[in-house]
Amino acid sequence: MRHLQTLRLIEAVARAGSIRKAAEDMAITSSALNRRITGFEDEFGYPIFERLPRGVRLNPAGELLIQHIRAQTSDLERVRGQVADLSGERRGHVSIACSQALQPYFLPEQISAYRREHPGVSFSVHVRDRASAEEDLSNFRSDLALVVEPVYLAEFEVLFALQQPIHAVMAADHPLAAREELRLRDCLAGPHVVPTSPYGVRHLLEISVRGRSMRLSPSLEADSFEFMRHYVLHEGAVGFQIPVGLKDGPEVVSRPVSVRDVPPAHLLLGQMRGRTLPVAPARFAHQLQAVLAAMAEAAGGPAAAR
Amino acid sequence: MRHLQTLRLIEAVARAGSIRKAAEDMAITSSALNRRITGFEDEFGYPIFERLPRGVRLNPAGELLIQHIRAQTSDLERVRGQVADLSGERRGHVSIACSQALQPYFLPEQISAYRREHPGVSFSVHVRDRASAEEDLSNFRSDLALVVEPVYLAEFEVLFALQQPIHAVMAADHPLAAREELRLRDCLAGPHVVPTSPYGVRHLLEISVRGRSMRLSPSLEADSFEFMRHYVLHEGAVGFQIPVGLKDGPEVVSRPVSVRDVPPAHLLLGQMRGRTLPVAPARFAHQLQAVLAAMAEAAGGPAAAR
DNA sequence: ACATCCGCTTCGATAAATGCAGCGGTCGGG
DNA sequence: CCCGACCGCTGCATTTATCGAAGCGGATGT
Repeated sequence: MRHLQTLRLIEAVARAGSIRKAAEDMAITSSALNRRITGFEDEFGYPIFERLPRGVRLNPAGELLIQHIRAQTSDLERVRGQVADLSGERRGHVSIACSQALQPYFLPEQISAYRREHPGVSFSVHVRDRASAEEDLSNFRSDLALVVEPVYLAEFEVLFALQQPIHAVMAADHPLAAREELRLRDCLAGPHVVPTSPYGVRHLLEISVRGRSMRLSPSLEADSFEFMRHYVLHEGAVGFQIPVGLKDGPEVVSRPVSVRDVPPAHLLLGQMRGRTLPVAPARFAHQLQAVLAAMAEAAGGPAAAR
Repeated sequence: MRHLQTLRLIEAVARAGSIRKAAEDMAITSSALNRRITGFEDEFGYPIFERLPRGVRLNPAGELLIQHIRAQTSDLERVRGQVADLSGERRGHVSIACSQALQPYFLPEQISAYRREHPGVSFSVHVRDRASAEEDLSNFRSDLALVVEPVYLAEFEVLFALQQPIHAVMAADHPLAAREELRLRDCLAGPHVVPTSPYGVRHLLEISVRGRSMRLSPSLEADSFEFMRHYVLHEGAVGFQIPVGLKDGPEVVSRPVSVRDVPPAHLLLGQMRGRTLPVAPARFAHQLQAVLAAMAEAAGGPAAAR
């Protein structure tokens, strides 16, 4: 879309922090870019960049504007999607930010299921911690977010919520694997591995030990659940994860930790508040809602729909 | 804003129904306009106009697009308004669609009160019946609508609702003027004047007589409340209006009709659903809400806020 | 059959955006 | 303290995109 080339250039400058760098990125000369910026500011009526000795930065007016630019660009994509849809092409793109737990099993399955029905739809997946997933939404980098224990910014609109009890993960021959349900105290008695702090599971564990006579003394902190899942094989350690990210195998098993000890994790599907999603993301969100609802039903627990 | 000139041209073509007419309106040649249209369709990927023998018409894709264009244009205005606001300029524009009842007293007072505080803000007022007021909202022709008994399309988001009993309007020396409260039967016994059918008050009167042993047999139907208000002086006739549009004078007085006979009218302040209003309209809406709430308080009746 | 109105195309003229080179300024390190 | 690096910005020649005038072919209604 050529008519919003200037807007794209503005965004590039905001990202690069200097007109010359942005010019290089966008493959034009800095003089041309500079004139487009100043020209835009003239007709907009207000400057949108602060001029610093080492470059430029958006001023408050520019911040307002860039938000508009992103919304506008993404909305045009939505319109295109709808048009493509009514042209019977059924193509489109879904960009989704998710927590690590969704990465190994859940999302790949869901995406491939969706693509079986709609082969023209492509996906991009961004693994994010709970804070940056929401940032992705408000920057229009992602259409949807599926996250554990989000921080709940005002801009996060919940489409579906599902509670899942924390599970302990251990080697199949671990003594605790014999029990049906575990107490947190038992898990922490031996060596244990926990996620680093930006993650929801860590957050819940911190809450659970606070004010009680227990302490987290992890032999390993990691920012990768995949890594932790393998590590428990080596030290007889116990890890923690939510069921949606787990699948018992011959070597690694999981057991629920009593909800008396650790509150269940909230798995939330959300979008940016007030945004109208393009066709493909909206349909995919709908599929996820149905599947999550079925999971909630199966677990016997009630889940909050939107 | 030059970068969306093409979008404006598209809108002009959609409005004019032919490229040549639109070209004249926009003061360019039809060839240039034609190329912009076809050029846009090329980069958009789909045609947006149907070519008819006598001109062009938007196809479904074009309908989707024009909606986007309107939203986008109005949102850019909102951003400008916000920027102007943070520059301390306090200017802006409010476009409001209203029912006739608001025209003589209420809105002029409210607008002048607002402009005393914000002299930089200008207004446009569109008097509309209840259906076309909502249409104005969804076409972004109006920011706000203040209407009696709206038809309630899905896109109408209620900001404030106020109930007002129907009043009968008559000459000061009319026999019925002696009573505090009137019954509908008495009003309809003599000559009476009623609004034409697109108006809310007419709608309520129709509802009230339906299935009872009463009939509307108006000696005059009119689409102007102003006209009816004057007419009641001449024939000893009775008219109907809601209090917000009335002010008793030496010649004309109004008396409430019992709510046992006629349900109270709903006066609703609304905007287009999901839209973020520019600064000035949002503030003006806030003022109206406060005033309407005070009126509800004074009338003793409860009013539903949003 | 004819005049009318339409969308669309061609072609030379015109206006706008671009690249190049250079100016003046700030900043950080030898 | 000066020098190089980097910045935003500005004339100037050139390329590129856009426009206006005129005309073509088709559909329509009289």
